[in-house]
Amino acid sequence: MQAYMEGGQLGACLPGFLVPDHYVFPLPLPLPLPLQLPGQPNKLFQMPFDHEAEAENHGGAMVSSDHCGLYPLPGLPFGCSAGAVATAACGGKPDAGFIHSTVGADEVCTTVTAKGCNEIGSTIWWKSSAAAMAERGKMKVRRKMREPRFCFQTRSDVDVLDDGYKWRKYGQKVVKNSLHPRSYFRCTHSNCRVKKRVERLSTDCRMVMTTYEGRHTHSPCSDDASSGDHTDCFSSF
DNA sequence: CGTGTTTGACCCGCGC
DNA sequence: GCGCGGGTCAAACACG
Repeated sequence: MQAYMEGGQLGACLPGFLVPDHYVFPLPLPLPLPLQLPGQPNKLFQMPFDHEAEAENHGGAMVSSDHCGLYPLPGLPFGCSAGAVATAACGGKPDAGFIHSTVGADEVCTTVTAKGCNEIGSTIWWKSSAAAMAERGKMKVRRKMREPRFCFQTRSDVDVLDDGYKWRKYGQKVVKNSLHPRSYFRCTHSNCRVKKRVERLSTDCRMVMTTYEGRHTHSPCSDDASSGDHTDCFSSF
């Protein structure tokens, strides 16, 4: 069974978020399956988890029917939203199969597909998101702060996929019940606290799960802080 | 020499 | 209170 198929140019459709062509976006539930990108029938899309209030209102889970919130992708600089991305990816038709819903915040879990468009797969568990610590003394507030998160799975031979940003690895940890270590990265841009975690699924070593936390304060096409013009990359928004 | 990676130690939250 | 596990730090090391 071909669970994941490559194809399409989603990355090219997401200015500011350079998604490789083979990226696969998991899907939050409960939502009608399959969720597909127009012209890219094998890519699934997952919204980031952001709203605490939403999680509280819905018992920490999933989708709000009365919110059509479009979440800003943490992997994107300020001002860029998933809706905008969806719109861009859909060629200006944001309703064409995209999720326009609110997903529960962290402290909860979300279920994503891991085995194909019509099959519900693994569950990703979320703990409180951690604020970046400027100094060790701020450990106590580590789990107080919340950052938007966004994750997806992709089938890749390499662990670290080029998303247009520059990352510095600051840790690696062997996690329980996982055959593969988890790597921790931090955006090297000054004053940018975005982090990402990368780990391979124990159930399928070909699959790489990447989790972004936080929002970039800069554009992916200008790693140096001296370049303050963000409009070049996002003029389409 | 500057930058990035590795890796053991440490800290904290959480479950029991 | 204690132990476990995840997340982070920071010194040592590698590399261009």
